[in-house]
Amino acid sequence: MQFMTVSSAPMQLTPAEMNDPLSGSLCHELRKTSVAVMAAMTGEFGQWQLKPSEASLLKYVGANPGCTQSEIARAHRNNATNLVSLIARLERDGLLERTFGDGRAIALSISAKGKAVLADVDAGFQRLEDRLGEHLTVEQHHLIIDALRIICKSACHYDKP
Amino acid sequence: MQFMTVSSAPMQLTPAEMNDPLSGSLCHELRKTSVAVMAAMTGEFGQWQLKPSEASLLKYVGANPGCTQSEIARAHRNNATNLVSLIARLERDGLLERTFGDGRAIALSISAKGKAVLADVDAGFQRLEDRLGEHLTVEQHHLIIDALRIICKSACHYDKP
DNA sequence: TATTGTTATACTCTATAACTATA
DNA sequence: TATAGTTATAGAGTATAACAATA
Repeated sequence: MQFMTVSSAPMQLTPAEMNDPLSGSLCHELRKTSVAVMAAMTGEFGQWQLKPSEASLLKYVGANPGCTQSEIARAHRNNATNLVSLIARLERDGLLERTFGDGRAIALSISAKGKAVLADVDAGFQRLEDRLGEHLTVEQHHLIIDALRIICKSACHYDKP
Repeated sequence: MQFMTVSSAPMQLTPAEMNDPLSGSLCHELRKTSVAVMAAMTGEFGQWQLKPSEASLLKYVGANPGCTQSEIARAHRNNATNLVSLIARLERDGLLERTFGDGRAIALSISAKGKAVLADVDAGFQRLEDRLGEHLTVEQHHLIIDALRIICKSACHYDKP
């Protein structure tokens, strides 16, 4: 399809000359950094065929043997719905075990194979944290964690004071 | 389907007793905060039927009249592919105008209606930033922006030193 | 009735491959 | 050949509604 052209050629801006009106804003810098960090996580845990969410869940269950799906959802402020396929995938690969107990509650725990993978995943998390904080001072590191929690709280209470 | 139950009832953990092994880590706190902030953005701009990405694009074009899609993609480090539907949506709603110039380049600019909406969106961004940084000191605010940029750089160079 | 787990579904953001049109 | 824009498609994360099983 042929577009109609007009006589007045628009001014072309090269990226170097462009204004970034959101540069320096909390929402934009946070988003940009988070996306970059998620990509780094994907690369780091990809060597064990694990997605960021799967590696996180494995670490979480490892630290909380016997926990249930709904407990994770509440503590992690995650949607219980989305844990179903996540847990199923890790169980299918033999990393997680489900023990059926009272009622409908299902206790989650790490299998022997899962323990071995978790050791690698732990090392991966450590490597990731080290690399991400590589050029931060100790003061900056502490400050940003505190600041992130404060911002997160403000964002969660947005329009609900 | 009936699940088989076992005799040994698993230990049940209440959320308060659960360990969060990722608490305090850069990757997890960043992700959590970013998700919360995106939800706040969705709420803020929803009153004008704009998604976060649409509000951002509107602000971006407003600050760079005459820019093209590929320039935005390069400067914003975004995928040019995903700008297509975004731009189309804003054009369909009469907020953005496309001026066809030399070659295939299409200059983007804000329409009169877009200008009016942008004024609201600007106020929304300001409100968002004020609320998010409400409980931060000025020093914390500056420090976190700097730290986020440092972390973003480290994450982008992950495994590519 | 309240809670736990489940299925189906949908939306947002991001990404890759393959294509057309133009210089 | 290189660049601008487009289409189709896919995947990851998040979310709601509706449901069955259990206490």
